[in-house]
Amino acid sequence: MATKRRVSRLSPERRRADIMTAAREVFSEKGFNEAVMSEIAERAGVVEGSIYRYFKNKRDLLFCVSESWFEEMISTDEPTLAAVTGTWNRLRFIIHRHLMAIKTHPDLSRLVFQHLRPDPEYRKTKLFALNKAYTNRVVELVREGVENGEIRPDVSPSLVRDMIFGAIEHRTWAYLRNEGGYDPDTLADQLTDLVSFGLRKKDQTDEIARAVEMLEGAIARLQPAAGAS
Amino acid sequence: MATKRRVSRLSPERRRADIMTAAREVFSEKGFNEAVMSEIAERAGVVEGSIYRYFKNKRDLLFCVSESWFEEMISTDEPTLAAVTGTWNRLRFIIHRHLMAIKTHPDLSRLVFQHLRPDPEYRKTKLFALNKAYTNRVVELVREGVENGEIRPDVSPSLVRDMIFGAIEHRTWAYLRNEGGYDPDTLADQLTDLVSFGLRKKDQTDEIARAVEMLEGAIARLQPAAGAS
Amino acid sequence: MATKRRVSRLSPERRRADIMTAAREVFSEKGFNEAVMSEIAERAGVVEGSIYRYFKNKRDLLFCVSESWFEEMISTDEPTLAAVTGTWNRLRFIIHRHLMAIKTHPDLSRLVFQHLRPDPEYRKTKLFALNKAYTNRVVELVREGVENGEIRPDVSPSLVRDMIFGAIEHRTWAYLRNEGGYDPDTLADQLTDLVSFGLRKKDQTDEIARAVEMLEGAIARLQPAAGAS
Amino acid sequence: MATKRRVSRLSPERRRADIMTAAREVFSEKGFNEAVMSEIAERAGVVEGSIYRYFKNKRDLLFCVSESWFEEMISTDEPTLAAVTGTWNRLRFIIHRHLMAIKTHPDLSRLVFQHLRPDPEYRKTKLFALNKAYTNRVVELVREGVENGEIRPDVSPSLVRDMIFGAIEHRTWAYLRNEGGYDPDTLADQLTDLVSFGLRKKDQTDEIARAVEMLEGAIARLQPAAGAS
DNA sequence: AATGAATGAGGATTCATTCAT
DNA sequence: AATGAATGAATCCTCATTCAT
Repeated sequence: MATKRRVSRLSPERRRADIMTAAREVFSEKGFNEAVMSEIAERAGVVEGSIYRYFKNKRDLLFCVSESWFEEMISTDEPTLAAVTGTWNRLRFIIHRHLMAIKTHPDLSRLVFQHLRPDPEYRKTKLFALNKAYTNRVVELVREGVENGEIRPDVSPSLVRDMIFGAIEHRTWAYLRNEGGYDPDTLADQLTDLVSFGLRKKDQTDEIARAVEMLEGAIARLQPAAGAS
Repeated sequence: MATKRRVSRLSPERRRADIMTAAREVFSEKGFNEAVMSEIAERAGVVEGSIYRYFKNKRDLLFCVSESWFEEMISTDEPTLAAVTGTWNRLRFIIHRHLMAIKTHPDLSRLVFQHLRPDPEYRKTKLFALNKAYTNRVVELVREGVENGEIRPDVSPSLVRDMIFGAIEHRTWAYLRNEGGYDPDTLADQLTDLVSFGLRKKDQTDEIARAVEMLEGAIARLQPAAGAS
Repeated sequence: MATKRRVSRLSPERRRADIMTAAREVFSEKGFNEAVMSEIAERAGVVEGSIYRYFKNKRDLLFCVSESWFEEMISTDEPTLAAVTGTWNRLRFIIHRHLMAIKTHPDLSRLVFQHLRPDPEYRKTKLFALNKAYTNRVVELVREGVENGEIRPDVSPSLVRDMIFGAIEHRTWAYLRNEGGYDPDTLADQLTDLVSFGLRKKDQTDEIARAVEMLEGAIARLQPAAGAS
Repeated sequence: MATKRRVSRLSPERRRADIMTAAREVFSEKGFNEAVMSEIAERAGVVEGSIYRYFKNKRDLLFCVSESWFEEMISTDEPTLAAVTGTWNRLRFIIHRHLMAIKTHPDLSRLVFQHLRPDPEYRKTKLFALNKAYTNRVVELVREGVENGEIRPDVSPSLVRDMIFGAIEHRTWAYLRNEGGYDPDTLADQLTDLVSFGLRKKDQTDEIARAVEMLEGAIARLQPAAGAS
């Protein structure tokens, strides 16, 4: 009627990005089931129906949001990881980054663990591929370690991967339920140590090796600061 | 009207058990959200309302079902575990049993992982306590191993626990999504080995020599930066 | 089994009284719909089924509770009212008592107004009879007042009754919704005065003269219309 | 499946009006608790869910229905009331209209008395405001009467209001329970008389005044008919 | 491309009342 | 007389998705 129709026509990319930003917020705040499409639409400044032009459905939207988060993480990590040398340093770095990612985005982490990964179609999704790329850094690390003789050749690289990410996930569940925190630095050290040396008590040589290992870690942590000066 | 009121009066214990059995079936087959109370009631041979005399609500019912499953597992394991001697044997036994439990009851496992553990109230539930008892066997094992000198004293027992159950869980997600199986025997062996020996190659004299060299170089490089501050 | 069944066997009268006391509490606290039989049973120290030995159903229970309240009120008022002399004093007394009753038992009052009086069967209930007796004191008072010449003979006693109790009820709705109080003394005075003297200013000779003039004019204007029909 | 999705898109105003019309019918026929949303939806030619786009919930719907009824009454009365002159005529008019409203819409009246007015939130509702406007006409009338000397200045206008509407309500409860009728004309006369003159027997002047008053009423009732010819 | 009204399936839960024990 | 387990009907509301405009 007399009411003017204010149709803001943004570029599709921008529109899509707005929706994803809004969705990430709402999913993070409310969780998947409690998040409602109309609120996402409202925050994105679009109408409910418009979301369906860009995303197949609510689940698809969640997948896309999570994918973009993974892509962010991977692209952030990549350059830094490239600068870290030494098998054990790199391993600790990956562990530390993952602990940080969960600490910074517990809500998104929980969404992935609870709603995406259990999805029967999960394996066919892009998120699965991204996650694979993300976790495969450990697999490759192990392979390289085997090649250069630092890692014994009879371990399953994928089992190492599952062990590391499984341990982290298990360890952080309390935090994901908002029940207390954890210190990524300490935990990364402990976990790296445990994975690399195992439980068994060993002879002297190993003790020395471990001491060296700790020194290496300390230096690695100092290097960026020193380089920045 | 013409409907006869057939009131069968069973012992409360029996009635409760019937409902739980039916619920376990339906939850396993359908998952939590898709399970409907009326079907559980029907299979249990009761009327919907009767379920609510024994269980507060659907979620409570799921918790109770899961608890009884855990109790079963714990009471089944206990005598056998008591008969297994040797730290590493016992560790392998626990790992193997857990792998078997998931393999035998993937649906219940998924329910716990997906619906119960993420519950904000989880920590206050009996299921949490049971799960703690269940996983604590690893913690105790580590402590004993430390005491008798088989395990090095500087590992965090709870981190070992998280590592083991995390690794198992991560490893079995594909199976939980019905995407292929795994061999509990092999996997238990691999995991026990990995946890106990770690990744490192045993003889590392050369490695150490090289590492020491690197450290010396690194320290030399750091000294100017430290001096500049 | 080994559990001893503690069946306390009280006199039926006592049992009935306990239930009514509990019911009055629960109804008062929760209102009719929100009151649940199991809570009444619990507070009365009986089992749900037992209530139905003494009362036909929930509604019947509410009626009985209300009846006993009315009986209390009537028997409390009676002796005092007998001691009050003079039509206007007695009228004021009745009004004041009713205002006090509502002030003391707003919850019971609301139950009667909201759930009992609108009942299609209300007129057949004992509560109706009691209420009639309760309010009829006004009717009788008016009749007596007419007889002794204090009240003009052309008023409908029942209309006076409805006016008084209606006015009180209307006036107290805010209080019944827990929205503020009222002062029974002042209000009783005002109401008695208003009912007895009405709205009109006393000396109206001039008014009458003016009215008569208007009437003459009106009739003059009407005559043509009447003639036209 | 094979069900065709027939989407009829009406103007929101029309749709809302349809729902309210249907709701008024169903609420009137069944009462609040017995009215079911699905029947309202069906009669309105919409789907249940659609009702919730226009009304927050069942209670809100009832409030809106009642509000529209009040608005109708007020807007119907207004022009006629403006045409009626003289304090006592106007008073009788208001009383008469209210008696007629209840007589015409006993079911809606009962809904208001039983479900809306007792609502703890009632005072915050639009219905309360409307009702206040509706009944305030009496308050204003009294104030005007005091100003022009027809009404004694020491009465509480709001008490007069409560007395009138309370009396009407009390008087009509039997009818609201479907137990017999009443004659609005007679009752309006009686009530006006009682309110204006009170109970007390007075001297001759008042008798004359009353006779004049009755004549005025008779003429007032004749005027519309005469004017319409 | 955008709108946003309409769809419509879907299910947990409550609780007064009964009646076998 | 007392118990209390069993009954089972009954319904409001949500919200992802569609599609006419």
